[in-house]
Amino acid sequence: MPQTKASDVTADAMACCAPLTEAPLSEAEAVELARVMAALADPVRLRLLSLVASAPEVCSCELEGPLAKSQPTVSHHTKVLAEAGLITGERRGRWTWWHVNPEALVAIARALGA
Amino acid sequence: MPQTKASDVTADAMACCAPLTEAPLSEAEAVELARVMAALADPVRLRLLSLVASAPEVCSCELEGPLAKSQPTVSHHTKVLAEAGLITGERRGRWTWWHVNPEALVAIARALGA
DNA sequence: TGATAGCATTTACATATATCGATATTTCTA
DNA sequence: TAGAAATATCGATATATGTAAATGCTATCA
Repeated sequence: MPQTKASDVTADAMACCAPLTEAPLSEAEAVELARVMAALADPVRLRLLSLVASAPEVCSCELEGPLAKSQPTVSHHTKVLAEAGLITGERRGRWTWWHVNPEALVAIARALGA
Repeated sequence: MPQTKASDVTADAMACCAPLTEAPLSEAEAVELARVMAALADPVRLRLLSLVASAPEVCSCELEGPLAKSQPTVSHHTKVLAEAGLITGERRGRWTWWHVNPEALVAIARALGA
């Protein structure tokens, strides 16, 4: 399960780094931010994120169609986004419902100094 | 030379896409945004960008030291960032001076809906 | 309890990329 | 024009990653 706990969310660690435009990033800050950016550096994941973010919650089974990807591939991408702290999965019965994590998006924008 | 003209800057094409959180991204929008994100998905490039963004302008020769990378590697990364529209290179004499492109950072933040 | 549905994991493979040595190109200077 | 300096490009290699088939796991239902 990609049921990432809040303590695992890398976006939290990233939220503390100062904006890019104010001071050079440390090695550790850069590695952490790069990990989150890498989660966003794939067209399928961006579309997946936008599908989740545009609705209150989305089931995994509602993603395979629009994304035109296999079930294992969709599962892989949701896991990557969840580990980056961008979405959160909640299992209810046989379905996993996904929610966007708005704070993570704000943290990225802040890290970019924009 | 990575002297990218304004017409080549992918951030321009990206600036027109609606925020992630409002509507699902189209395939083309996702590909374009992913290309810019990929440029930010590397620790060395993030530190390079922060070095450039934290100063009015930075010479390539001032990057090898802080980044602890070889000259070809630094040249490669500046090219990637320039092609993504995040920085602009201006050649004056034997030196290339790099500037951040603030509009590109704002466009990313807007695309993320944050 | 057996069968089915939804999702996660493993495994394998093709592609992409970060890195650097060697070399080419451009520009300044003597 | 020759030589040096700064940067860009090429070639090679190791690593990372997107993708899906095969398989495992858990919850629901007859």
